[in-house]
Amino acid sequence: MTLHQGFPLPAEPDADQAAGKRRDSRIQVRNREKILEAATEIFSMYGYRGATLDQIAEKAAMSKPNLLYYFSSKKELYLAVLRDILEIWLQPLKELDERESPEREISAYIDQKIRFSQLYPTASRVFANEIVAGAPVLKPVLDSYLRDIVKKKARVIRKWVKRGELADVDPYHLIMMIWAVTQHYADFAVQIDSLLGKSLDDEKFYNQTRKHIKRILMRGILK
Amino acid sequence: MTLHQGFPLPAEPDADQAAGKRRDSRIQVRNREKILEAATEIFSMYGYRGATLDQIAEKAAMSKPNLLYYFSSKKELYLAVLRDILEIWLQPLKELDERESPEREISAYIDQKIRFSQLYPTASRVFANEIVAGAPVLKPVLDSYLRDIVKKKARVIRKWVKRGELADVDPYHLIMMIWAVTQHYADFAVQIDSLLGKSLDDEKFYNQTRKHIKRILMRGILK
DNA sequence: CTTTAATTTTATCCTTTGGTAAAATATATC
DNA sequence: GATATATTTTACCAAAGGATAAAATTAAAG
Repeated sequence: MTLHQGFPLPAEPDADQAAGKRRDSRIQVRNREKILEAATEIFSMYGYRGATLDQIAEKAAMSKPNLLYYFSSKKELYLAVLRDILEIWLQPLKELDERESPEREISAYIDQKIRFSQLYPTASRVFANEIVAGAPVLKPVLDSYLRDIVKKKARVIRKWVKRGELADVDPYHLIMMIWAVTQHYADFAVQIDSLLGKSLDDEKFYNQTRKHIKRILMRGILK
Repeated sequence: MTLHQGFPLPAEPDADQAAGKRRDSRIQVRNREKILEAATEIFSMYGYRGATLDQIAEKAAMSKPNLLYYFSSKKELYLAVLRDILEIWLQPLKELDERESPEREISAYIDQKIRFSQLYPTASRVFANEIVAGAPVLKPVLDSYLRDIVKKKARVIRKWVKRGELADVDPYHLIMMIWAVTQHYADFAVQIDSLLGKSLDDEKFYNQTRKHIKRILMRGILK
């Protein structure tokens, strides 16, 4: 019921293959992918508990038992989905480099985050759902892995501030502000569509959004 | 299953009473309130589909049939919860007044939004859940009511820009930026707690957050 | 071609879940 | 305090949902 549990991250690099198991037939790869995609979509709409295997199976165009042949439980499937998302979600932050100028680095970071919102809006929503729900699964990851990365990057930002290249901003708030704004465009896409009739799929709107976010934020934090 | 449907807003002002129905005994009021509170919490964690009446009933310390005596279906209960939330959610925006300075008005708006995040974090999460899920219930409201208000207020902001009191910002993006940042602190509270060990309940952190958001945003948009 | 292993389908199970019926209890009214 | 009304409890039900077993089918290897 609670779904808590250790969460293996980063994804173990093919422990199976080493153990001599036959793996990754053409059909295996294709179907797992199909399922993950369908699952991402359904989980993004209904969350872990609200999603049903029937829905996911239907979207993946296969029977439920067949789906369970590839992922032996709903929980396992959910974990696989989250694992994929986390990987791409965390990547950009790691790249903040103190040796470069904050202008360039933060600008690039915002670019990457909003690009993620454009490319993987449903993934972003699964993540949002998980966090809004109280991170029943990801809590351990947030408390360890994410915490460490953010702490490290907060130090980088603080260094920029000390060097006088950045206004006196709190690094944590700055990072969260960037997350909030960029993810908003994926997570609240319906709302945006209602108000503007636009989405990040529209390249023009995408660029306008990107520039706007950057203009306000950069103006707000640069000296 | 789909739950779509007309959404009566603003809440009809006691149509029942007019119709001569006995209403609002002491116990009626108390129990409805207890249920709404419990439901808000459960819906905030699991979304509409993931929430169960058993959980809600348990949290409200009553039996499921007893709960159903007050709200005749899960859907009706969910609608009641959303109705309450919408009311407080929409209020602040309506107050933006073009006759005042943008500095004062936007600052006040941010204050109100973050105050809402502090006072009603679970309500904020129910709302977030609904929107992330694609707004199956609120879509009509977004498309009509919210759309109109925002359009009106965008005009106000545009006026400020024309008067030269505000940098050349897109009103819509500005509004969404404010939403994103302020709501983030309620919706992603677990994440923030993981990273900082703090929440808006902590008055000190609350004020620090408030000031920080305002400093960056106001610097970003004022001339 | 066989034979073996991988994949898919069919049938089924048990639990959970939203909801109802009706009896029992409590509350209010006269 | 008796009667009517409101509230709560107990006992259920049908459908949905996660999961398993085993048979049937398809693909791969020799």
